[in-house]
Amino acid sequence: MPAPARRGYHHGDLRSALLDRAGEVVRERGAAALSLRELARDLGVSHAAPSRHFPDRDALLDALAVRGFERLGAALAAGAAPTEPFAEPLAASSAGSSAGSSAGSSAGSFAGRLTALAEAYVRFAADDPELLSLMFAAKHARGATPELLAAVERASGSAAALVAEGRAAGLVAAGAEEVAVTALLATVHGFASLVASAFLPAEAVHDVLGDTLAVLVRGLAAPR
Amino acid sequence: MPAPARRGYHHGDLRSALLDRAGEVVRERGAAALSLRELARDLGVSHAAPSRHFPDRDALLDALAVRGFERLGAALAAGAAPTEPFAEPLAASSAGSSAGSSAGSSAGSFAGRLTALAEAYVRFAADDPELLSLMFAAKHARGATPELLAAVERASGSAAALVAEGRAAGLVAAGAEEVAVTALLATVHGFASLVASAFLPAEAVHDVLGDTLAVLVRGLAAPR
DNA sequence: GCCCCAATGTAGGCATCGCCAACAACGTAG
DNA sequence: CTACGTTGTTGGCGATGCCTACATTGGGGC
Repeated sequence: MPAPARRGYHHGDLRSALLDRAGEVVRERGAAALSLRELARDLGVSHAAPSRHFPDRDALLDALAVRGFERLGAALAAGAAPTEPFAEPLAASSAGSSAGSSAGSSAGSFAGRLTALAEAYVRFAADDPELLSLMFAAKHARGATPELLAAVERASGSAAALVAEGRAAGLVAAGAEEVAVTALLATVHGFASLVASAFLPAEAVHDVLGDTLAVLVRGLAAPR
Repeated sequence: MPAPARRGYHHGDLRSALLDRAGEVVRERGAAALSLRELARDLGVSHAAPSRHFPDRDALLDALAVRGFERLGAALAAGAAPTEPFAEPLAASSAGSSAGSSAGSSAGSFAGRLTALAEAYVRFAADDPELLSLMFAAKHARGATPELLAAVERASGSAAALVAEGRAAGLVAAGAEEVAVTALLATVHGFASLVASAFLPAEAVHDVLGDTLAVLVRGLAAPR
């Protein structure tokens, strides 16, 4: 059991401290700017200490991506939750002035919850764009660690569960569940990715995203 | 006018050679693995020669991204082309309405051409995932070069032009053009991005993408 | 209760990298 | 033909990632 305090020789919980600090650096300056030695300096340990917890730089980055998918999964789950809105405890910095969600989709409806999930995704991307880049780095195509895949699976679980509910309520055509999940996830991820790379201004997303999802939801009941 | 051949002291066209070789490296091993010195070695020039053409590593990467958007733009334009694969040599204009070819509704319907454009995008992503990652790196959020922005604008031109045609044909609701372009681009980019990171297998894309676009196209005529 | 050992952190070295400054070859404008 | 801007070369500096040996710690087996 790791003790949080730093005593003498041993750090206490270096692994977590490394991930925490690395997360800050990635968010502020991007994954390319992350240096293990600088990390060690920041934490007051020797330059080789990180290697006791991560075999190499890439392993640390992978662990950071896993953490990212866990946070994203939590954010999506919170967004898709049917219950009443609390002021969200994390990821503040909302752009604010975006007008209230207008037509139709009340917070508890299928479309409403889907929209909330989507907006949580976009907020995540706007809040930590470099992390999203890292999470969806193309290098995963050349071999992703099992933990990563598991985290991705868990993160997409909220969307799958929501669609399953929609299916039960007759809002998603039978047999189209899997297609629906993929279509929705891809679409929402597209908006988030464009926001992260800043080609799509975060303020411009709200309306288009809502309209797009509304159209998709209508189509889910009667594909083809 | 640069001569292609390598003679004695001067290389001939080192800038292009650097970009070409860098493109290969990025495609094979990712942007993170790109080394200026290795590049120079590969091309048989000294390790400082690249600095004569790119002030630093990031500048080379940026130029590579610009090239990527140019290739993507060409691929999208080819995909969205009405019928025959050969329409016009080049000369993509920025704002020009360029009615040009007939208001033809030939073999390619609006939805068909849109789908072809989307599949060209996904093919691009599957063919060079690391390049797509580089093109949409989050670092652009911290400052994108004007050339990059221009290249992005040009690349998205095909989609905008296609939607404009759809508007003229009454398939896109009046006033919804801009929203339609954003929605379509985001959706298609989402699929492409997931394919590039390999979270969505390229073989699985075709059907879902087609269905998704069909639903969206139906919604374009009557949003909300 | 003690000691051994796996876990964790340290110290130093090596090859490589990006960037900089000084110098050299080239070729063209005048 | 010469002066000069462009392009490529050489050498050096500080920093990085990773490797190997060494040091300290604390807990588990006896």
